[in-house]
Amino acid sequence: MQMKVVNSLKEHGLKVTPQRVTILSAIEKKGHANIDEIYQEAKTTNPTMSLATVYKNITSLIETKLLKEVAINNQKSKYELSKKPHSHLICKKCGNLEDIDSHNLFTLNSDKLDFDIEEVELNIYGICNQCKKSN
Amino acid sequence: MQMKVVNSLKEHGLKVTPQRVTILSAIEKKGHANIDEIYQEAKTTNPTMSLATVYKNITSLIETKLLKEVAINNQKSKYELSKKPHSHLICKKCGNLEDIDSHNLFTLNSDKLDFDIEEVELNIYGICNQCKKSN
DNA sequence: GTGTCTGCAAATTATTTGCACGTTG
DNA sequence: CAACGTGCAAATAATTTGCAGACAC
Repeated sequence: MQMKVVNSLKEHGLKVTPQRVTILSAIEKKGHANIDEIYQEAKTTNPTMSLATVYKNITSLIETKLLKEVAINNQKSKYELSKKPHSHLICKKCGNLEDIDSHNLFTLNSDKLDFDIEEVELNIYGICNQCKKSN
Repeated sequence: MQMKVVNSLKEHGLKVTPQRVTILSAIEKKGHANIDEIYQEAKTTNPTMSLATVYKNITSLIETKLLKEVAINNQKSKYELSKKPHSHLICKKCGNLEDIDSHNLFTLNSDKLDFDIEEVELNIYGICNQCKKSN
């Protein structure tokens, strides 16, 4: 079994089940995947895996911060293993998503990226001042 | 009728129907809203408005670039009128979304924002090199 | 052994579609 | 009047839930 994935589950206080290991391995293999891609990939390893299990686990893996959701315009959300902060290059034609080191972004010029940038979106998540007060 | 909205529809080559005007006005009023919020708001003006019409129009308004989708982790997508590039402050507690001028972001210090930043996400949409080749 | 997890099936919610009729330009 | 848009109802897709049995620890 994937030792890395097993340890990761333990560290985050989740029971180590074959389904969880399979789901995490599937995401690790694919880099980024939506629910259905995870399900399809996971089934190749564990054919009895149910879609409901994928949904339930994605939820708890996100709650424990083992996974991160990436909501994307015009596509279903993809999921990735939590890793150091980075940005995404998202192809508007094929929908492919690729990680990019945000730091490099400003030292590289955009023409060196081999990607025609159409739109840049910076989303900042946190707690607004209303919510800070009402606690 | 909202002259601004009517002109906007004409400029983008869409027929001006009361439903479209109502939908755009609803979004303008709310700033950002998801499908259901748009539907609810629109019904107050036009009680016979159907949800299917909202869906169909959101699609065509996005295709003609009159609207922009904002996909958000852990929420349904919101929609906003196209305007100059900007970023979003998204509260992880109440889900509220607020525009922020990206340019200001780097001159203001984060403590002046009155928003506790937890996560910053830069998504870059465009055309990847595979798609550029295969055209 | 106990609490958590899984798979299944059913329920719910979200989105899309086909079609008859109405409206826009 | 031709093309397009609308509302309705039905179809499809996406997600959630309840529950009985299985498994992790």
